[in-house]
Amino acid sequence: MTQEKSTQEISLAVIKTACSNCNLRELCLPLGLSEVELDRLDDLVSTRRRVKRGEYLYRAGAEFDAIFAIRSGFFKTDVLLEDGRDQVTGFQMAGELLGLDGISSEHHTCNAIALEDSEICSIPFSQLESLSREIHTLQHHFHKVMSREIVRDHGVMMLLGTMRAEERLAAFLLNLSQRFTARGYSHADFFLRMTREEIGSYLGLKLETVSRAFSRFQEEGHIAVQQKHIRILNVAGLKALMNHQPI
Amino acid sequence: MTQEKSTQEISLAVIKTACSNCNLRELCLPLGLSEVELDRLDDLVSTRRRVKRGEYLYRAGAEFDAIFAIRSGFFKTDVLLEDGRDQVTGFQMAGELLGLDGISSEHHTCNAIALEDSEICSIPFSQLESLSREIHTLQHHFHKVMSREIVRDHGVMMLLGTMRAEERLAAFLLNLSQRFTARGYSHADFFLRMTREEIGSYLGLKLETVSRAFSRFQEEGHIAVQQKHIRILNVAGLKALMNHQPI
DNA sequence: CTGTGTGGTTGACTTGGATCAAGCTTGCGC
DNA sequence: GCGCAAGCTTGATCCAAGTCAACCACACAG
Repeated sequence: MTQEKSTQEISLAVIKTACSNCNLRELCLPLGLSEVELDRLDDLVSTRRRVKRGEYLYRAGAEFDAIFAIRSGFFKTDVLLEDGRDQVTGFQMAGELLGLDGISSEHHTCNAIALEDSEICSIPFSQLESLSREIHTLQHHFHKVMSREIVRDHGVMMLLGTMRAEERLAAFLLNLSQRFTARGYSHADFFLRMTREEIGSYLGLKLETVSRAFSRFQEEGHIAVQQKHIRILNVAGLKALMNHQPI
Repeated sequence: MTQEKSTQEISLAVIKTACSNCNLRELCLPLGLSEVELDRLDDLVSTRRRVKRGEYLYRAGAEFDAIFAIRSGFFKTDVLLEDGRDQVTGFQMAGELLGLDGISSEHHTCNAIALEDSEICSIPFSQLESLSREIHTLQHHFHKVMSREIVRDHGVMMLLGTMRAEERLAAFLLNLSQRFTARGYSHADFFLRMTREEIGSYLGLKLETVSRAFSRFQEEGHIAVQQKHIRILNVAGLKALMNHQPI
């Protein structure tokens, strides 16, 4: 990489990182905004940052002043209990927001860690509130995003409270698949960014159980697994597995 | 009850049900608002409704157009899976909001059922958004409430994913106790509004397991149980139980 | 190309909580 | 006051997932 760039190159770079030119805008905060409104949001989303694999985007306890939109890459969030136990509360991919949990107490309540080299947009929260007082569409969409997070969490509670191991993993794979599809990737062929242990933590299972369930799915022809490479061979089969039998 | 009331009585009743005169205003949506702002919120929160024990406040799938504040009483929310399994996702008491999950899809995603005769305030959502575009404090507080719901859900995920049965129940009792305290009730002597089965559903356990855990807590002198009547004898003991050992 | 470390798989066994079953308590309608 | 239903408790047994342990598959540093 060169240190110097022509003005042309710089302006191109700026354009490329603005919401208005981001190909995730229909998944992310800008959904439904007009040209003019988008420009105003662009002013706000000025800070961008690279987060390398394994680095923290923020830590539990850190002061909250901005939410983050993932431009590219993959994150996990986890909470820590006083006694040392921890749990992954979610995996986030491009176009999704991070940090909503921090609004309530003005401090982050979980850690956000990059699972691959990632790029994020930082959105100062007080400015977002101020802009959403002016732009109804932005306000409403932001409320929808927060509400969607609550609904998602209820889904996870459901999974943890009522599903057995294989059902949990099937639900997890189908969810990932569906989110990859929404981003234009293959629904049936992808690489996991997280370890078996992280999947287990998220699903309330031990890594051995996750591994065994993967093997079982493979034996039964639902998927092909090779380490982190997953191919879904039988979506219907996984769906059937997912709501098979009550606990 | 008489059918007719004097003007005096009616106006008194109206005053009594306004946010400005509600003794829950410091727990509920009006937190931090000025007199003038409170009056504007009062205009909005005009519809009130009684919900008898066992009745639905709303059902999953129903159109969403308002959120609800509990004025008195006790609710549970539950989600239903296609295959018939269901799970209680939360218990709500006076001063807490219901229906936030409905914003995302404009339809409720869970059922809200009264566990005792209750009274709720209905807050038309589009009007709330419109008012919070004018009143910064209201906007910010509403965001905090939504965020708090997300944090709470993460706590439940933690509980379901990493805690064993007795830890879950201890955490549940301490949480109830703390919420009763915030409402001016005894932290150590209260009646459960829900059955063992509902507690179990919420905690991802079977009712027998809940019952056994109660008995064990009693044997060990942490609490005294008599059906739904709970007395906490040893808060520290319960806390110790809560973060005892990893799964 | 070789050693080392991290992550994944598989097997043997153990166990916490589910399941099944019986009996008890409380409250309500008649 | 009696009968019945809903909810709670307790015991015996079972099983899904956890634990412990050995081994395999890469990736990467030297």
